[in-house]
Amino acid sequence: MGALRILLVDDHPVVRAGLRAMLTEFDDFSVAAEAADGDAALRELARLRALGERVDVVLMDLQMGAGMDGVTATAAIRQLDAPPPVLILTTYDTQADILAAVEAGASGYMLKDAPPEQIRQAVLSAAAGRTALAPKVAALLMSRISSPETALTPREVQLLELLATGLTNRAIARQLFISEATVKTHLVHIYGKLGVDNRTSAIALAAQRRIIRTPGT
Amino acid sequence: MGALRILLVDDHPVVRAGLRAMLTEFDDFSVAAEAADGDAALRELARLRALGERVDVVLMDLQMGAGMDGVTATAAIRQLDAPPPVLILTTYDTQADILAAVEAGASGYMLKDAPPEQIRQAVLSAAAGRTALAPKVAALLMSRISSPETALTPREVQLLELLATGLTNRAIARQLFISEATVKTHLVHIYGKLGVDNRTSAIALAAQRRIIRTPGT
DNA sequence: TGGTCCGTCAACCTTTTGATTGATCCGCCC
DNA sequence: GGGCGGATCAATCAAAAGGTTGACGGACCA
Repeated sequence: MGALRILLVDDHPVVRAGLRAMLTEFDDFSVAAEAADGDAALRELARLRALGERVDVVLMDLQMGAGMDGVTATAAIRQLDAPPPVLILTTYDTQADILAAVEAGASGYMLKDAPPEQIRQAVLSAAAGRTALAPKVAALLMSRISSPETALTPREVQLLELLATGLTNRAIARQLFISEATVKTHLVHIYGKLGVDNRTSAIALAAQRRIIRTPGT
Repeated sequence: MGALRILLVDDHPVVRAGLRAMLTEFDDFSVAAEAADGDAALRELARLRALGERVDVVLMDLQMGAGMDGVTATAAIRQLDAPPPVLILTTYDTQADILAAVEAGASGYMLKDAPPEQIRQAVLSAAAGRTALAPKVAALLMSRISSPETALTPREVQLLELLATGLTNRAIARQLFISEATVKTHLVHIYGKLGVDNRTSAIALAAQRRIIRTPGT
């Protein structure tokens, strides 16, 4: 088979250039196209398909300055017919990011501080239909299944994230299209699992344990 | 003069590869060395100098996963004899980051989402002894000096830090040996200065602006 | 098919927080 | 020595958050 065709999605030109250089150093990869955000990625994918060009793997960042974020884009790509595997390549290894990506249908999760060889291997794995997880990420997922009683559910993590942005219960309820009562119920569960009794402590602890990413970091 | 000799400092191999590719695309730059953190940068600089090799500009990231951070490294470099200009190239444009970098002696501050041409120009400016600021950064510095009234007092920052650990007003009062009423008064002032109306938003914003350091990082 | 977990919602009550107003004391600067 | 800003405290009221109990439907699994 020929070189694997990659779609690069990252809002930083520097990072795209780096990935391009890193992947095309050998002959087993070629960059089919680049995109600066999720919308552009979907457009590029449609364009390439219209031209009959193959895309074997999408390399996707999660944080995009503007436009559609990586999780939304990943979910959208997975809705397509015969979708290419999406390999997440991002800076953060928090539960919230990882869970959201996996839930959206990502077939791998790598960190940007990984050595080039590891990234290349991950791309190969993804293209072959296997999953590719950074060691840190794998460890985190393992620890979750081994101690499910203290683990937060995806929904709870999602609430925690909104909590950390400073929203009130009512605002969270509106944002998630649920009632304020439900928000309170979730919070009580979260407090119980984290061993705290108010929202600020919950955020502090969640940031410490890398469950959520605090704004700005 | 020959090609400008650059020292790249960034903890992400991907980003280093990108900068290398982006800068050496034309013949006016060459990469003298790379380093993954501040300590390594200082070592590389010493090594190059011992070899009699020139370094015209240091391209420095601020956030390093491990090792010496960019601000500390910048300050250390500026302590050397005839130090090379240090151009900061980072992801975040928060007040605290920028002020710290400028204070440490950086001669420029660019953002990673800048187009390649802008980054190349900034490196040229830095090498020529001029300062190079991203438009966003320049605007922020201007707004900062024009509105000093929004600055928090040391006492208020102290409260904010306790707030971020999840303490209640009563607990903060006990910790600081003041009454709960006083705590509330301080909080009202803090909310007013930050433009928020509850404690979680205050923490979120303070973390964003790097006024306080969030636990765990 | 029965159990368990998750996510949803409601009612009720207590505690905490936020908003407002007003006050005293102290150090600093012109 | 008068003005100013920072830090302290108080009282009151309204709003938000937290605690408790109970309930229902769906998904998943043994």
